[in-house]
Amino acid sequence: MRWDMLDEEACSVARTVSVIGDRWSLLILRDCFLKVRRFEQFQERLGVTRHVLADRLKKLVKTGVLVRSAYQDRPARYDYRLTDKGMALYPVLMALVHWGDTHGADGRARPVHYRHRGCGALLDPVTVCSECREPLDARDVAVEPGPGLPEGHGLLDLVLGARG
Amino acid sequence: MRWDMLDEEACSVARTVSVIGDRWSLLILRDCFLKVRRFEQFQERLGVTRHVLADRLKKLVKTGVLVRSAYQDRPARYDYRLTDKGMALYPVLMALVHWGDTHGADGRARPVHYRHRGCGALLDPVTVCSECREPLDARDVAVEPGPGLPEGHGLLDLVLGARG
DNA sequence: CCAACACCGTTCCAAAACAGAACCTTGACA
DNA sequence: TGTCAAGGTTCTGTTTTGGAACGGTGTTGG
Repeated sequence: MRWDMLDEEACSVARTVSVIGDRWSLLILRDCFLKVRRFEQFQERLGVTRHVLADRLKKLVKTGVLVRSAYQDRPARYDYRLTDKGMALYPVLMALVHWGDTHGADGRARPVHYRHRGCGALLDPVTVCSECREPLDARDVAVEPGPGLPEGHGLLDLVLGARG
Repeated sequence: MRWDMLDEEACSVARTVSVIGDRWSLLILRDCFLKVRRFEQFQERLGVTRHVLADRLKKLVKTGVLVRSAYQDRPARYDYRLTDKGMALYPVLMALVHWGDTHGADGRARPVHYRHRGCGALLDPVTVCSECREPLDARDVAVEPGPGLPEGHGLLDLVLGARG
């Protein structure tokens, strides 16, 4: 399967993955949330080749995750910032960070702490149910076919089979 | 930069990304949470080449996200299941799904609904602060250097610069 | 006995993506 | 005139991938 087919899939993960599902894009986004904005800065921090960086930035702009805007004229210089759509990826990044800290760290201490300005405490991200506010566990969530699931889609069998 | 260097980085995102940060791994994990377990089933559903699928499964087993176990002898047949470490990736997957549903759907209806067994309601995943339980927004979170951040690391400048 | 089948991979080749390095453009500055 | 900085693009050789065929192992059916 080729990647340009993924965004037409009836799967929300596949559509998201077609936008941000390569390694460099995720690392670029991490840096965006740390307020990195310029090509040279991304390049130096990530160690990615300029060719690939240019390609990924172009792709993220095209998909509306970043916006490219001039921060000076003469000579024209551009930077890259998160749009609202890009900002909405914050839970994804925080979930990645948290998993890395708790399951991929091999006992190493956390490189970064996150302080909630609202309550002043150091925080962990917790994913909860929007309705009852209880933390989510895969075993407590049942999948059901939604209105956007095409008839005869292979996913239907899985969804029904996974019931109970 | 090569990918085998990423898991030695002092960045939690980089370490996570070195494990699950390619497109196929994420889609394999999506299917794992839908209770797909067998090689043939992954291959048919994802359309990935068998070569790459074998490679990714091997990698996910090696990193402790999946476990390979025999579900029958004669002939020996193996399946792949999420470990606890793999289950802990649920927030990542739910965040990806939610972003795809709300920002990548182009008005399409959701293919799948998620019902919380605890409260019986259809849910959205919400990422909240572990301390005050308020939903997280990138603008409300300040980054601070943690004990695991090496001295002189480039990230330090960013963390300090991003303060306030 | 032999053929067909199911499952889980491995091997092969051509096409695509990537790393690394050099180069280009615009304009400031000396 | 020369150098520098930012933001890319171009070039070449190596890796990874897609696509398809093949292999191994045991079960089933004739």
